[in-house]
Amino acid sequence: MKSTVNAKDVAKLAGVSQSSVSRVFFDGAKVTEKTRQKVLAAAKELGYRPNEYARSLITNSSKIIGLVMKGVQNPFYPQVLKQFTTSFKQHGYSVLFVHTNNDEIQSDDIDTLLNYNVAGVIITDASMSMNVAEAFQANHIPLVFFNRKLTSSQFHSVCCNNLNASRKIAEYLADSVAGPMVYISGNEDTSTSREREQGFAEVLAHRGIAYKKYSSDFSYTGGYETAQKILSEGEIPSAVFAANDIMALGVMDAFRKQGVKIPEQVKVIGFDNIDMASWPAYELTTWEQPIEKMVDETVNYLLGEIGEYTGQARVVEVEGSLVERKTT
Amino acid sequence: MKSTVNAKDVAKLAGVSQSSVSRVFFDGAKVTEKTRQKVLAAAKELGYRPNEYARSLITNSSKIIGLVMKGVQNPFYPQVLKQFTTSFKQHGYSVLFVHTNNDEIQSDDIDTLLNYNVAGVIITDASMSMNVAEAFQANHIPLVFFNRKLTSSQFHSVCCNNLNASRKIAEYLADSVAGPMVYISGNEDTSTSREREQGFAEVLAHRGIAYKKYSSDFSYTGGYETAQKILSEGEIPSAVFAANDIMALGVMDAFRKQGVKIPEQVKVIGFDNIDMASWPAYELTTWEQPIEKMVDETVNYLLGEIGEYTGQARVVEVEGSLVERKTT
DNA sequence: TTTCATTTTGAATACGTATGCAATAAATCA
DNA sequence: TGATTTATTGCATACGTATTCAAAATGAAA
Repeated sequence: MKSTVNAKDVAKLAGVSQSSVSRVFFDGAKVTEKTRQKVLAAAKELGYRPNEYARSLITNSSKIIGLVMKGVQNPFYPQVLKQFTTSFKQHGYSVLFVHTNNDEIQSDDIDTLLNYNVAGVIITDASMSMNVAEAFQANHIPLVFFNRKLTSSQFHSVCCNNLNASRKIAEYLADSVAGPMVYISGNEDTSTSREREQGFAEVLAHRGIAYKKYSSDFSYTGGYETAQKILSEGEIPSAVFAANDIMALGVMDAFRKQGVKIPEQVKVIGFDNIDMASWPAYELTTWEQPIEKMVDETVNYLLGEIGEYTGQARVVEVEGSLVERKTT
Repeated sequence: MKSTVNAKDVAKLAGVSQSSVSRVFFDGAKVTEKTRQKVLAAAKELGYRPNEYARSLITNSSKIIGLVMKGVQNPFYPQVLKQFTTSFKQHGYSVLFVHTNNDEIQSDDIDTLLNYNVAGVIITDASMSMNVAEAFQANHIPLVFFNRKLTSSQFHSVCCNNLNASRKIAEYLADSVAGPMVYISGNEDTSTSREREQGFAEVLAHRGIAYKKYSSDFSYTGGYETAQKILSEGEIPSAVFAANDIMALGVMDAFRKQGVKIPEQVKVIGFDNIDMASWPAYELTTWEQPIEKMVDETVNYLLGEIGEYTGQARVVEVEGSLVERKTT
């Protein structure tokens, strides 16, 4: 009936002290090989496993990473989730998943993360008010904004080099097309959307090419409806740059439904390189975000800060690359 | 510097005992309204929050649900993840996300869940050996197989009524088409794939319609390649039933690429009703899995067992419905 | 062997909370 | 008011582990 076997039980069976049992299961403690074997044998016989809560209580630290996510509809993020989970597992950390419905992370979500004294926090997609982020800083909990850059430089963030990417995209399009273009933004309050427009706009201005901007929301439906709106306004642009792939797919479907040929009449380019971009139905030209590199950067930073908290924040920008397919 | 303010600090400031502080923050304990106010005021002033680890240690229970998932590529699952997270949040539980790479959940994943003494476990997609599941039973941790039914009746499972669904699908197809059909299975070791074939086969046999089965793997690429194979074998079936939507989309793309008209030459039907099924590029007829109902059933069962462990397992099957679109 | 330095072990304590039990305060009733 | 019941509070303890410090054991040197 007593299913919880503890270190003392193991110690008794192994004929050692509870301290020794603790040392065997705590990395970095010194134990004789002989006692280690005795303890391991006893532990195996009793089915002992260290209680993570007692551990966290005494060490005042945890092996949990809080991962805050919003847009699970965008296949980019499940991919990110998967990578983070596997990467952290290799380092002995588990992932507490927090889903935010609203644009801003809820304060009770923050409470949850603080209550569990998470070792680190990753915020993807959801924006976050300053004072909330400061709650983590006050508790010396390292925090990374993933794929989001803040205006304030006091927070660490890891993202793709959006400016450079969108410049390259603009050059690429401008090299093969002359007429006016369209940029479809995601949610306007995100750095990704703003930066992708900025680089795009810079190059087009320099080249003397006009572009029109439509506001959307990073969703398929958003892209679809925006494309309908574009068509309803009469002239077909020479190229459309959507701030992410999932919108680009919506754009393509809307264009095709109206008989607009891609890429003959209009070129379409996205951002992310999600799995679907390579599907035969789309063959979307896009910018590949190097998820692995971004995840590695994030994990390394967090592990570093967990080891020794410095609180120093930096904006890490990882380079991606253009993936050319059939829509340009 | 001392960021950890504990119940004793609050007690001192409020002029009460630590016990009273504990009682204020523990649901179901009795405290005078007066002391409650004093404590809450002091707690707010100091920024106190109960330490979840000390709590779990003393109560020998946790507010964490382990969610084991594999196929994040299939958009059905991120949706499920989202629903579970929001639903559990409402009940005060957090979700520990575990991603399995292999078909079978790893033993160190189990260890993780046991170390954290999770209140309950949900297994989606990943299959699981018996002895592993028994580890949870031995610790009186309620377990639900979500969208997977086991041969053994000793485990609780919640899924869509696949048999009934696939029968309806077969009848629906048989009503409008005569020729031989095709069933594309997912991974053969899953109950979902087997049951969906079974119901389909039953009805077709009864109606005297032939069908051929192709083995695939629940992925887009799997569906795509299977369709190519079907075409390479010469005759185009009158209808294709794919065991999930994502495969069906692959099938459609492969057919279209070869100029095969849907639904004129071949009807295609999927299973899940993922977002993409309604995209204009596909307009896929499919069977809707009632995710909300399935999630509710799972959550209710788990909460019940967490409240009072009975260990009784049942197979809960939820009815879905046919969503008719343009591919049939 | 003896001495000393070094490594390993055990005893005791602390982490922050919930809870049984006794004591106290409040409330009810006569 | 005083007696008796009831509700609330405080004290002390326990949960299972990591870790300090002293004691013991081991190893090296003489």
